[in-house]
Amino acid sequence: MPPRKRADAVRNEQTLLTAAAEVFVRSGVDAPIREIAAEAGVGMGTIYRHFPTRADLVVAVYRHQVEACAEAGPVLLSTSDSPFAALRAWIDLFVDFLVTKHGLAGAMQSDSSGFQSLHEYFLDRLGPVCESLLSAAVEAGEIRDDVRPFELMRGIGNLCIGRDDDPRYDPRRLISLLLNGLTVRRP
Amino acid sequence: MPPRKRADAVRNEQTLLTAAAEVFVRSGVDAPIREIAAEAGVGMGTIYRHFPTRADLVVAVYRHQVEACAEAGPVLLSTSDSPFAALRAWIDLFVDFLVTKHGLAGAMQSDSSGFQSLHEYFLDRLGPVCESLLSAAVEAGEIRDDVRPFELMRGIGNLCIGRDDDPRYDPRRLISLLLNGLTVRRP
DNA sequence: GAACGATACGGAGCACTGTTCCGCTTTGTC
DNA sequence: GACAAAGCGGAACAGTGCTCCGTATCGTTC
Repeated sequence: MPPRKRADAVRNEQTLLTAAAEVFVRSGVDAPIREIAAEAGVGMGTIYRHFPTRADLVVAVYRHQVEACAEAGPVLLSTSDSPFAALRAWIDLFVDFLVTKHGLAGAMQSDSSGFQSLHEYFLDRLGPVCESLLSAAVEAGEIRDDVRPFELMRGIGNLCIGRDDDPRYDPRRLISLLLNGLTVRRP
Repeated sequence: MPPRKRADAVRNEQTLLTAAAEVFVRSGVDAPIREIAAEAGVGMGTIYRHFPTRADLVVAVYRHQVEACAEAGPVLLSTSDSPFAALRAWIDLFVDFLVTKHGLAGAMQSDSSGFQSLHEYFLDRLGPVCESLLSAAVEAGEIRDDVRPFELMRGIGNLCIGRDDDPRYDPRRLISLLLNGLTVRRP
């Protein structure tokens, strides 16, 4: 078994998580590593040791909220009027999450900087939840059956990019329209 | 009136346009300025003098194609079966343009780097075209009347971000679904 | 509680990029 | 040919990601 972590290492990891959360709301998830290090009062080496890529740090900071979103899926499915209503509600939660964090949506798509693991984490955790909601809605005859969770989630993520730079752009409206487009005609 | 441009300046501008086009297909619109300067065999100062921001350069390089897209609007409107069909066809052209240029869609949204002017140019040139197509389709009772050209174009731009990094993601499919969502029910 | 190996830390340093600035060169004109 | 204006090149500066290694701290063992 792996050796127990040193006390200062555990302490630092907590400090870093707190500091990163603070900096993320202030400067977005693209904030310079140095800024996070300074906020936490540690060196950059420390950050990189605990979180090899920026995505790892982001994932750690937001893990709780992603978890909550994932767990809301089944609950919504059992409490909503219809599977499609549940899907709508769930996606609303998902969008809430994305737009609250400056630049998170953008970071998720980023092919260049090492955000790969962030992408994978979201997919692994939320993909199956989305899948079950989609299936249920298909089963109920509410939506077409050729939409994959991956493309839907990614599309929604894309639509949420850069929400706060122009008041004329409201991603929720477009997402709502996109969901309309998923429904089958003449019920 | 302003004095005539010097011959070498004109020459350089052409050289730069050619070189930039070359580099953009090779390395995307985010390619380092130095790379473009090297390709053109000029100094970086020269680039910045001719094109103060990267967006200016991108705009200049793609101006013809944007123009073509803009001019296609009215033509499609008069030759298609319906305004909505014209809208679909036009958006297809728009998407063609975006996905052919690596990273262009992403660059257009970028709030951080100075792509503001690119954004504005697109909007100024293509917005009215999109508007006329939308209006015609509304007039014909094909789509709802509460969709603004700006949000639609921007949403489509967003959906096109990062097309080529995952074969499972096909922006055209989602865009098609989004357009479905625009249509009015039970005709 | 002293000594010592393992673990973790800090931040200087390197690589890469955008952007500016200014001495030098080329151009067009008289 | 001379001269001012226009244009050019690239060194230099600033901001960022990421690595590396000498140093400090921790936990354990005696």
